[in-house]
Amino acid sequence: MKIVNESVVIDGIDKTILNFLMENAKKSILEIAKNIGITGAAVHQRLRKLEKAGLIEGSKLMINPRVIGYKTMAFVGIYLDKAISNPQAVKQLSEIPEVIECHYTTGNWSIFLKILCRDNEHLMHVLNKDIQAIKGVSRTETFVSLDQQIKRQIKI
Amino acid sequence: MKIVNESVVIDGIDKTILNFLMENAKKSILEIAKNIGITGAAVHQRLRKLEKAGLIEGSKLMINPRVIGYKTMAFVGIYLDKAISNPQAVKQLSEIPEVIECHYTTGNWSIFLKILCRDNEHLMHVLNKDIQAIKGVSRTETFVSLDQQIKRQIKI
DNA sequence: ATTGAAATATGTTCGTA
DNA sequence: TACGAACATATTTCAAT
Repeated sequence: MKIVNESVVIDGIDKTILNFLMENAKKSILEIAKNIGITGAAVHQRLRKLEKAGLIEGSKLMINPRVIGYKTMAFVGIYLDKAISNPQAVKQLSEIPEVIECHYTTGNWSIFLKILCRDNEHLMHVLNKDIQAIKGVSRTETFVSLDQQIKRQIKI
Repeated sequence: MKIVNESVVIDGIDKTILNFLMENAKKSILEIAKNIGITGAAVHQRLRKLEKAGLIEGSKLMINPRVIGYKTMAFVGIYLDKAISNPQAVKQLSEIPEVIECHYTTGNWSIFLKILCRDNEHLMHVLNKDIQAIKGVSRTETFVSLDQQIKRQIKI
């Protein structure tokens, strides 16, 4: 079975390669190759094709933020004044290191954030000092993630 | 300056190494070593220490879901019946591949999801068929991410 | 697209400082 | 911790099919 999208053709072998590497980017090409039953050179060539197609965005070392003291994850919905341009606010939000995701969303909020703080006190500071300081931010609504039970990429 | 947390001591060199690899997990140890001004063996040794400390969770190949046709990201707040156990619902949510994050949150919602779908039709199906089918889910509130402007890990 | 083999680059270990 | 050298693996290229 093949999936065709935006001129990218992915077959089952490509999927297997990607799923292995999405789980562990350091898994060796040779190991993957052995598992599939083709040579390392073939896996390598397929990876180059997939990279060229823009399917692969890169690879990231994942760290556990808790171990360096970041224990409070929160989501923040932001009400933005109509007069204020969205890009302007986003530019300032990107300068707050605690902001790890920023979305332009449908619904009541204009902007929706995921932020990561050390503790509740730190969270309060980011909300009241850093985010409220941004021009156009009229009000925010915050909820804290007490526990994250699922964290994964889409299975391809 | 040193940060001490949970018996993990991280100095500036460790931070530099980690920040490089968080950006690109495939960056070679030697390149990082050259940049810092120490040998590859020293970088290697520090990485082993950090791994042992549980700071490193692994490395993941990041793919662009849009290229394989996943273009609609949405957030879903779920109201759960008091009678229903949270873990039971989470177990069933984990069987829906479109659910890429699941949080137990403060506020009105019991559970908060990030889901990734191909399009609005697919999203509707996941909401009405898959999520509503879960026992204890009384109501959901959904908002769609029209554009994600920030996506990063915490800078350490 | 795939192979096998060669060439290059990288990761890993270890004795020493 | 860090070094350098030796060793072990992995990646990358390429001509041939």
